Amino acid sequence: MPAASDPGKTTSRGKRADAARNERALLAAAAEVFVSSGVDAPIRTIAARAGVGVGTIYRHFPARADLVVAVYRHQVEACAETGPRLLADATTPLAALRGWVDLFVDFLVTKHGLATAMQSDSSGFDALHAYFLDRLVPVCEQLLDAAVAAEEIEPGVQPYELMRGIGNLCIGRDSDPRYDPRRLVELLLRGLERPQAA
Amino acid sequence: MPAASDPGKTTSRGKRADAARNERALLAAAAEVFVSSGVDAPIRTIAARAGVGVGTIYRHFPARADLVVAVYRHQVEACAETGPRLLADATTPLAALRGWVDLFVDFLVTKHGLATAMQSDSSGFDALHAYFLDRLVPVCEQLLDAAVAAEEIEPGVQPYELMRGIGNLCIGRDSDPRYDPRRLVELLLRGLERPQAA
DNA sequence: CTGCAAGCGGAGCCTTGTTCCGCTTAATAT
DNA sequence: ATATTAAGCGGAACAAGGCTCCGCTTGCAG
Repeated sequence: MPAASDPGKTTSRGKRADAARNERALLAAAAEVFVSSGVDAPIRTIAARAGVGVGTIYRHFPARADLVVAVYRHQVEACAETGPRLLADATTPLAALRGWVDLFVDFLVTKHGLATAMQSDSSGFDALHAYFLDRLVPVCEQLLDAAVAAEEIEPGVQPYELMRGIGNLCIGRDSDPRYDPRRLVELLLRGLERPQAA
Repeated sequence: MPAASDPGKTTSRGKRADAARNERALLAAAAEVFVSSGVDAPIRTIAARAGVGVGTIYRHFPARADLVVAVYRHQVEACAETGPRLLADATTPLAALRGWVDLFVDFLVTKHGLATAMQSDSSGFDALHAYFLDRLVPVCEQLLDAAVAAEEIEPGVQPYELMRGIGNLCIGRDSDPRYDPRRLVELLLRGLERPQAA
């Protein structure tokens, strides 16, 4: 009987060796496929790339979102952790907020289809929405509160709403030169600013 | 041989009587189904509701977008025509722009899945994107230009980009109380405003 | 009334998601 | 080393939806 120690860590703890190997192969395959075909690539494609059957993919990652989250967890974590650091380092809370939002937007626009998937209410992807927002909304809130306290922006904007708005602005056909999410996010942030009494 | 007069008007000109009847039935059925199941409802559902075969639907509306456009054409037209009228009636160009954007947002949020479909790069819907934008971007441009001329907003914002941004903000799971597209669009518009030298 | 092209329907093929179950094999006990 | 066994595996199979194709039906002109 397997040892079954340390239950439920991030990944393959207490799994059989072959299971752990497959999980790693799947993660690697998914990362590659996501880059080339977007996060909504067919499951079979990922399974084939990893050299496993589709059953295996569903056993390790029951919902699509589980796989996506597993692939991007590190980056989301990094983004979340950078929030407070920016707040400490930047000259003003608003500058920190801007910097952090830039980070988030960069992350989204470089992940083909991620922003779309995050809003998709189709089965499988809803957990994605939940994960991203659970992890990032508190960080956003902290930055927002600080900027409000510094009287740089108007109070009343909800972090959840802002995050979703930014995410939505990042949805789009790939690299249409006429549409740059960054410019619109910048506009949105400017709308947040308090008409300063300079 | 049929008369073949008046080629290619909006709808069933010069068609056989049964063909015209089917086209009308399809339009009506689609309108109903779009309301209850969204614009991405299965084709078969619409065909069934109209009492025709799927072949018939594809003959009349080769791409999904053709059907959607046909259903909403009147409303889009109305929205487009209201732009100049608002500009003439409103107290300021910016007020007109706001009013018009409100109209557009109302239109989008009440059409389950339309905003999403408009950005979808999946086959079938791309013509939707094209139609909406072709029709509405010039109107938006007119309003934008007027507001710039009145020095109410900063120059440099592209109408295409603005329209897409607004459309994107309207994407969302249905009626999440935590997310109101209107508030974010308002924020975006505020970001457009020139820091007035009041 | 007749001929025929316009129009029709839906069977059928393809892609993709998801489940299910008999077989394989890693890990342990002896 | 061998036996035991449950964890894990693969992929056949089913469901749903998009789209096409072709033999049949029918409105309409002559």
